[in-house]
Amino acid sequence: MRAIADVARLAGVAKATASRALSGRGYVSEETRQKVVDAARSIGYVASPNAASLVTGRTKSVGVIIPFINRWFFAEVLEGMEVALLEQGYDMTLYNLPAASPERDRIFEYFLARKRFDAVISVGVALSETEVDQLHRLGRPLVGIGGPIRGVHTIAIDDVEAARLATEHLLSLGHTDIVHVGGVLVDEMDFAVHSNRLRGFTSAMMSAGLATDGCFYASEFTLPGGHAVGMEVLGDPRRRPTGIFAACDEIAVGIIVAARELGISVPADLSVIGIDGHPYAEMFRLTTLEQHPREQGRLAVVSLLAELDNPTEHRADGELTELPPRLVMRASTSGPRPKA
Amino acid sequence: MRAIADVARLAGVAKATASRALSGRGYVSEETRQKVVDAARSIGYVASPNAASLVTGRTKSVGVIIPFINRWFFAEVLEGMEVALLEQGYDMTLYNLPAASPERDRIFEYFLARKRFDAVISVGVALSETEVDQLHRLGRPLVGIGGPIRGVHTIAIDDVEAARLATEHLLSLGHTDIVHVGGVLVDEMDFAVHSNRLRGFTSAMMSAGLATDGCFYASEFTLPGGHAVGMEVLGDPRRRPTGIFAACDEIAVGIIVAARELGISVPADLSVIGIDGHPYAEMFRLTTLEQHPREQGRLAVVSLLAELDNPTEHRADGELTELPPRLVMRASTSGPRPKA
DNA sequence: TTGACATGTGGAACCGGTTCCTGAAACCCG
DNA sequence: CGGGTTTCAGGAACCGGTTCCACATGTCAA
Repeated sequence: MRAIADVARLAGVAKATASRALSGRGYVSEETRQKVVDAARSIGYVASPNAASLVTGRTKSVGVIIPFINRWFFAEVLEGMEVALLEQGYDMTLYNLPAASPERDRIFEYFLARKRFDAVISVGVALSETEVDQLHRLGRPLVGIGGPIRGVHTIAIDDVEAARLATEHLLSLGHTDIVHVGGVLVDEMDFAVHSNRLRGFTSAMMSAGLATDGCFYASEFTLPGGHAVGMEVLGDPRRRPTGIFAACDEIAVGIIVAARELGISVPADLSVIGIDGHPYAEMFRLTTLEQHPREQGRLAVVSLLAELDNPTEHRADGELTELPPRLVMRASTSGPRPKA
Repeated sequence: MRAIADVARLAGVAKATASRALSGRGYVSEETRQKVVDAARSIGYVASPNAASLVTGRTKSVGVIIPFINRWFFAEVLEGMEVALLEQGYDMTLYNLPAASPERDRIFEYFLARKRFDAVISVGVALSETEVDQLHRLGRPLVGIGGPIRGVHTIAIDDVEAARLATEHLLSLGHTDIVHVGGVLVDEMDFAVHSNRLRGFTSAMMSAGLATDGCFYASEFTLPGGHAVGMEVLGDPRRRPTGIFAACDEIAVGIIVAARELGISVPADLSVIGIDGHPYAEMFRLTTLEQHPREQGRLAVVSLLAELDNPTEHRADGELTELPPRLVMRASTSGPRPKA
């Protein structure tokens, strides 16, 4: 009742002509095109994307696999991708990938295999070898965000560098007693992010001639996580560091809250630096390295669509686009209190 | 190369039989079914959802329109819907609806109109009359979360009741000087939520014989928003309330942080209660009314799929399923300090 | 024995577009 | 003016499934 055949009949042309007129492909006289467009509008014709996909093989939609939605970084990335995709007329189909589980397998074997989308973006997922293979077998363009995936063009900040900069910031202020609170090294998002940040920290400490034994604490990337670790690290006054480099702003803020509860003054008694550029950072006057996940999402989409439009020109497999983190100094860091 | 015709040929049966064997509809002998399944597996056959949708009219995917991704309530709802949808073999296509704008119109006119999904869930969106009409015209099942939409079955907590309970909790502790920090009354998510919570507050205050002039402050539903309002409300010691009912936990926590910065003791000098059951609530020992958005998402999906499976049995248009909020008492509320 | 009914299978139409191929008309150039 | 190239339009095949219908068999009750 609203098929292209009806439009064609109403406009007095053949289906083929109507299709060309509406899609803009092939030769159609201006006069005919106008007739078809008018006819389409008059019956409220909307093309069926299914029918079109069936023959063209293009669905105008991309699949996104992501381990969390309710985490600042991931939600920001999603919002960034959404805008960019919509702008180009693409739908976004979301798969909130759980940790290893039958449901996770099902996503790979059933949902992704159906090839409902033209391309896939993988955000911050640690993929098993099998899973990477499964993605490659789809034969669709693939882009990653947040950590290198074998054979996939990935967008991320330079985590090692960011961690090094953060640590060096504390070092340059004169701190020598520094602790790094970072991500658990074996969890869903451990694909370099956590270990890279730890690496940057260690390398900066080494360069400054400082040992790092016992200087690492693991935390969830959440405010309560940072708070709990903060209580633990700051609880014992005898072995309290003067500077803390948190792997993300939420951890950093959690630590600041813990410090306040313990009556420790920031930055007088304790300097804290994070990574992210979270909205909370400003409220807590947190010094941080900004990473703009929204922009990362946008870039991923741009790269993906470029490859879709021009498959030959696709990024070298495994290429890594590293964004420079930017240091934003606020009031959570200063030189350590001179020893009594 | 991987079409059902290939499977049929390999199994030595007709396309029709292969289709029946794989889909489980119609009569197929066990022996034949096994042959077809084996053939399918042997060539790694995956059915094309496009082709199937074309004829069945079902896409096995639902569209979700949502104003924010990066907000606790919304992200939780999304995660809840995701799990429930995946379980039933449905894809989730996400539309992050901006405030009134050409992009927003485009979502309604272009994306939603294409009918790529079997049903639509609208989460916390204030829809214009036109938009509601557009949704209804899709002729697809429709469910809302978070506030009534004309003619649409909606799932939400009873906001008036939740606000009343929160306020009564403060009243019952002996507070008489109470302020409500709620949502801005004209913004993207104002479709009853904000005004209902204000209404519940006012009604409880009235019942207690208390006036509410000047007792309402507006804030964004974020921690920095609550913090800013907290500084304002608590800044002047002469007219400081003893109890604050925040419309959400993030605001409440922001207020607690502000109080701490101002040296105001919670709950000794100030009681704070929120709504949500946010993970931060526990960390800040915040008394709150829990609303479990994840469960709301799940319920929306259940209701939607029930209607899809059995179109006749669909919920009365405009029916409202109201979930009871549950009071969780922690250490942010107590009786007011006796007047000197 | 006959007829009603359940079971099993194949052929062909169909969903709603796109595209290939063919042919006519218009245009261009030498 | 003839032949080659564009421009324009229609017919038909096709994408990859599902489903309707027809037909063959087998079963069971009357």
